[in-house]
This record gives sequence, C-alpha cells and structure tokens, in this order.
Amino acid sequence: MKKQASPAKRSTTRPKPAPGYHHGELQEALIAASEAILAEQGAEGFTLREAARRAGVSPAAPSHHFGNAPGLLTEVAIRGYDALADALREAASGKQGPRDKLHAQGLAYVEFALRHPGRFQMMFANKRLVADDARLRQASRAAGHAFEIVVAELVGSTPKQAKTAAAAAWSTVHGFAKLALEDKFGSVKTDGGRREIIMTLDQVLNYLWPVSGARR
Amino acid sequence: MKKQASPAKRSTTRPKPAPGYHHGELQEALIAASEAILAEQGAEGFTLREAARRAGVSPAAPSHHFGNAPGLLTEVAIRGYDALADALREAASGKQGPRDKLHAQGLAYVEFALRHPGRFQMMFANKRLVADDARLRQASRAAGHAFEIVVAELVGSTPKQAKTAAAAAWSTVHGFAKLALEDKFGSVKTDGGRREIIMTLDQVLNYLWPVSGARR
DNA sequence: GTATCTATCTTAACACTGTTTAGATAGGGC
DNA sequence: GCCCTATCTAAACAGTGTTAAGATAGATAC
Repeated sequence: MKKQASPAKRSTTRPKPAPGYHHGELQEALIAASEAILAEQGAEGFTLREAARRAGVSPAAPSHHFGNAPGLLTEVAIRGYDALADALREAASGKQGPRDKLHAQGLAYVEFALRHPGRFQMMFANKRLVADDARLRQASRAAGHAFEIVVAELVGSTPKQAKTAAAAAWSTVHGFAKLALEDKFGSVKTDGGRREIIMTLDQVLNYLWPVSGARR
Repeated sequence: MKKQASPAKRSTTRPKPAPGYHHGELQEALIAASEAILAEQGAEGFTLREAARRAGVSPAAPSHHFGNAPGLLTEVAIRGYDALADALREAASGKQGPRDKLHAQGLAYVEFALRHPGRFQMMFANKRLVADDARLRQASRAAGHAFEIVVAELVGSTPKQAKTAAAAAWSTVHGFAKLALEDKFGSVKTDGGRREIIMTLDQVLNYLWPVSGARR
C-alpha cells in the first residue's frame, strides 16, 4: 500500500538492488564485497557497514547470515586458506625434486601474500576471526599440510624431524612475507620494489635450502 | 570562584589527578597507559580514549602531545624496538661463537614477542603507526642491525651474502613468533604451551643453524 | 605585584563504527 | 485462500577518533 511495486524506487542510496536476494545470494555478495574492500583498503580498512553498503543491504543484514563481523571475516579467511593451499600445491606440482618443490612453494607463499595483502593479513588476525571455528582451523591446517608433504619428502627421516623442518620452512616464508608487507625489505608499493623483494627471497631460500649439492 | 581549590573534588570520574601535569608528565603517563593496555588487551584492544582515561585526562588531551593515535602508538613502538634491540644485544653478549650468539638471539626474539604480544604486534602494524617517522625507522633499523652484526660474523664472506643471511634469520624468527602468537604451534595462552613452543623453536634453530659441525 | 602570553587541558560536537531490538516484507507449503 | 518462516529494514545505543572553541594555569615581562 504505502509502497507500490516500483522496483527502481529503492535505489536511492543503494548501489545494487541485485535482483534475487531472498534467494541466498547475499552471503556471496557480502563475501565478495569484503574481499574487494580487503583488496582496496587492506585489513585495517575493512568495515562491516561498508561491506553491507556494497552489497546493497542495511548494516544489520549481515548479522542474519554470519552473526557478526568476525563471522563474515572467518568465511573470507577460509576461502583465503583454500586459495593459498591451491597455490602451494600447484607450485609443487610444477617441479620434480623436493628441494625444487620447496623452493617453488616458498616463492608461491610470498607471492600470494604480496598479491593479496589484505586477505593475507586478515587470515592471520585471529582476534578479528572466530579463531576456534572448525572449518577455519581445518582450512589453515590444510594449507600447512601442503608444506609438510614436500618437507617430509625432503627430510625423509623421523616424522618429528619432518615436523621441525616444516615449522622452519613455514616460519621463514611467513616471516619474510610479513616483514615485506611492513616494508622492512624496501617499499612493497612499487612494481620494482616487489621485484627486488622477490629476488631477495630467492636468495634467502637458496641460502637456507640450497638446490644444488653444496651449502654456503 | 565557581570552583574552590578543593583538590580532591575533581576526582569524580578521573582515576589519577596525578599532581604535576602542566609539567610535562602527560606524555609519559599516556605512553605508560598505552603500554598497559597493550599488555592487558593486546594490540586490537588499544583505544586512544582508554589511554586518556587511564592517564586521567580528557579524550582530546593526547592530540596536543602526539597529534593523533598513530602518533602516540609510534612513540610506544619506538620504545618497543629499543627494548627489543637491547634484548638481542644482551642475548648475544652472553655467548661466544657466532652460532651460539645467533641461536641465543633467535630465542630472545621469540621470547620477547611472547612476553609482550601486544607491543610486539603493534610494532609491526605500520597502518596504525606513523610509518615514515624518522625515529621509528631508525629504531627498527637498529633492532635489525643487532641481527646483522652476529650474522656477518657467522657468514664471514661478502656483505651481500651477509645481508641475505640476516634477512633469512630475521624472517625465520619473526615468522615463528607471528605464527606462534596466532596459535599455529599450539596454544600460547598456557605456560605449558609456551614452553612447548620454545622447545619447537629450539629445534627449528638447530635445524637451520646447527651449533655443532654436522648439518642434518 | 600586576598584566600578558603561551602551553596545556576541557567541553562539546561530528561522523563514524558494530550490534541489538522490534517490526516489515516476501516466498513457499498447507 | 491462509499461515509460517526466512530475510531484510529502521531505529537506537554505546563506543570510537578527531576537531573547534574556550577555559585555565605557569611563566614571563614590565
């Protein structure tokens, strides 16, 4: 009565009426909007209200699907870990020996972080996620597992030593990525800076896990 | 006239009148309050208003001394880097050979991160700091330099290789600390968990930089 | 000793944020 | 046709960082 069925009428402030809500597309729209914000503004720039705005809904709408902001971000983080695991597996699949595989994985890990800084930082921001979410933990473990497989092949001895070596590899590439994102190895904003950073990483990996026989 | 000189009167909501403002103690009080918040609540829990509250001043007071929240946090981060550099230097000074020194520094780095998680996380949160502040960059470089000195002694060859080795060492311990703080190596909340984590770190360091001759 | 000047702090307001409550709306099942 | 449930909106709340304007006190100058 008060509002006739004028579908274009409501797009006063909302960007996308996006026909087909009430059909289960809002989750995807919110996740996509969140990833876009992370890509544009970084992890600190994310805002639940902005995600709702981009999806064309009210600020309270997300709560019905994700509970709260950490709930939504957890979903984003899960997909991030899945994408990371894929990248690690694909990097290893392109090489033959375990050393080459590990080297490729290290490069892939840091390249992922530099390509998606906001998402990457959010994946490791436990306080902004539902840290004990079962699916999140599983996705994180799966990404770490991609490392362990290759490292186990490399070390080849006791599983305890494999665990240690995997922790070492993960720590090194993760620390490098984090430090690079904080500009500790030069500016990460320019193309040239990123190229320089990747070259430094290549040297670091060759130093710690030399591909050809001799070490140092 | 309106207010008699009743010094206890104003402590209605303010915790510490702290005689001696207007004397330059507010900066220190705000820094101390910020460090206390970081220690209690972590980096995400920091709030400029809460810092002002603890220092017993209005929310606008900090702006006169630090400009804005990043300004205050930058001062906190600088002191954090100074403390970290001290810890690294002291760790090295207690040992003899370069391998032992590096090992001790690695332990000291992670122990610092686990002992002061909030401060540590804030030190590497460029977006919440005045990232291009000259004193901050200097303090950060000084902490990294503590690593480079030991690594140069260890590698002993070209300065380029020393740079690479220092980047490797820093990345490994930084990554380990970051992952540990996000519970990737078990819970960091319990004493037992932390002990376990340090043991894992010890193995990682021995794996990458073995103290006694043979490697792996 | 009084007046002025400057650093320091407060009050009040603004535009944001995440979350909750209650109510409106629409689509599917009976 | 009706009801029922999922979905979304509107409005409000407490809290945030920051700014503008005004008050206050300490030191300085005369």
